[in-house]
Amino acid sequence: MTVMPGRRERKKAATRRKIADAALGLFLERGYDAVGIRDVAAEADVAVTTLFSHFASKEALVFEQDQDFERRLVGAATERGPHEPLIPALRREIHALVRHCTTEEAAPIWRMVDQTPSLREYEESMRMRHADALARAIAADLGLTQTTTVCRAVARFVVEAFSLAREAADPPTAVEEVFTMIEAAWEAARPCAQG
Amino acid sequence: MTVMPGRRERKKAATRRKIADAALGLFLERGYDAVGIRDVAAEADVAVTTLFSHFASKEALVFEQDQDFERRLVGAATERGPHEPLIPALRREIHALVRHCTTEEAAPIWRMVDQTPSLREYEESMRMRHADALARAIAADLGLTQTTTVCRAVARFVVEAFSLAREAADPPTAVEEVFTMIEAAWEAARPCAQG
DNA sequence: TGCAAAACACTAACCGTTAGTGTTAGGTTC
DNA sequence: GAACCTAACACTAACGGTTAGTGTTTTGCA
Repeated sequence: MTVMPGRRERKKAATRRKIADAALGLFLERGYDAVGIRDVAAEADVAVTTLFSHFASKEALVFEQDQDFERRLVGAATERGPHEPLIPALRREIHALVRHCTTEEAAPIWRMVDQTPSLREYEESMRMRHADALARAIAADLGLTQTTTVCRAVARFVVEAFSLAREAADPPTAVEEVFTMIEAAWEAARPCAQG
Repeated sequence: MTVMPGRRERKKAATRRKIADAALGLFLERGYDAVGIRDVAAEADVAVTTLFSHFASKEALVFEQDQDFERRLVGAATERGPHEPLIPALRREIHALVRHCTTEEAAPIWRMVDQTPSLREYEESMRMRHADALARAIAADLGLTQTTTVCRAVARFVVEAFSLAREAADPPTAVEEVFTMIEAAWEAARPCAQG
């Protein structure tokens, strides 16, 4: 069974992007709450059920581009240089991620997220999922087969660093401040990190 | 304008409790997702609109008893002994809160929360609100008029401690582990906590 | 007793989401 | 190329949480 790199996959991806683009356009133009799922489907010239076969929820339409957040975070932990310590590697990645979402093009989206309770909730939930994945990566990095409380805690602190920095007046400085705390927390906990 | 301690307030509180009790009973009996709002309203012998005038959402029905979480957390920070440091006071309160929700009577509710995505999301959102309130309390304790990144960070770490401990196999030990980290983080950040 | 406000009830709907049921198009096999 | 299978898509109808609109009762107070 090969990977089917054919026209079908391209068409599917095109439909998905068409929906996401239509959604983002309408959301930014009229506001998230003022746009209904049926509006988005109509704008993308697609049935409502088709929309929901590509996106699990209305909120997911907004975070379509941020699917790689978790991948990048986990990658920063697992694929770092052989002698680079964990926390600085994560700090570097968080810096990059925060920079990325304060870009000219991404900023309006995040402004919308911050103003929409339902989107905030969704993003908080995503962060917890990302933290879980990061915790597993950190545990594996320590040679553990399961996560410990310390792994889970440091992972959560790291994703909170992203969240706090994103909302701060001076994001890079905020990343530095929070990572100073995380570094200290990690050093204090390393003795019992192994379980 | 006095505080209207009359019959009206008592009746309102009684209706509220009647609804919450009916909801909790049905949720624990049949499962959260298997019970509809209309079922709850019927069981409480109340109109659906009345239910929603007492509770903002279906999820809020479950967390009715935990309205004092934030109050207790903020209280631990603001009303502690004159010479007791901040972090130990918070640690003591988190211990108490975790103990409280692992009680025989509260445990089934939290089991239901953990198994229901919509309730998990709601609780995460509550935690963020509680963290904001705690951050303001901590800032005020430091003589600041606004919260800083460090205040917000330590507040989030504290509410995460609750969350992590609640899910841990050995909650009290988990509280200790996470607070060891928080203590170190706080010490490292104290120099720049003032802004 | 009369009045204003609050609590409550009822209907009907809105909106996100899903089930059920086809229909079409793409890829696979012979 | 014909037969066939699957995935993508469309359509209708509904479910369940939530709210608007409207009216009725209850309560506190003058």
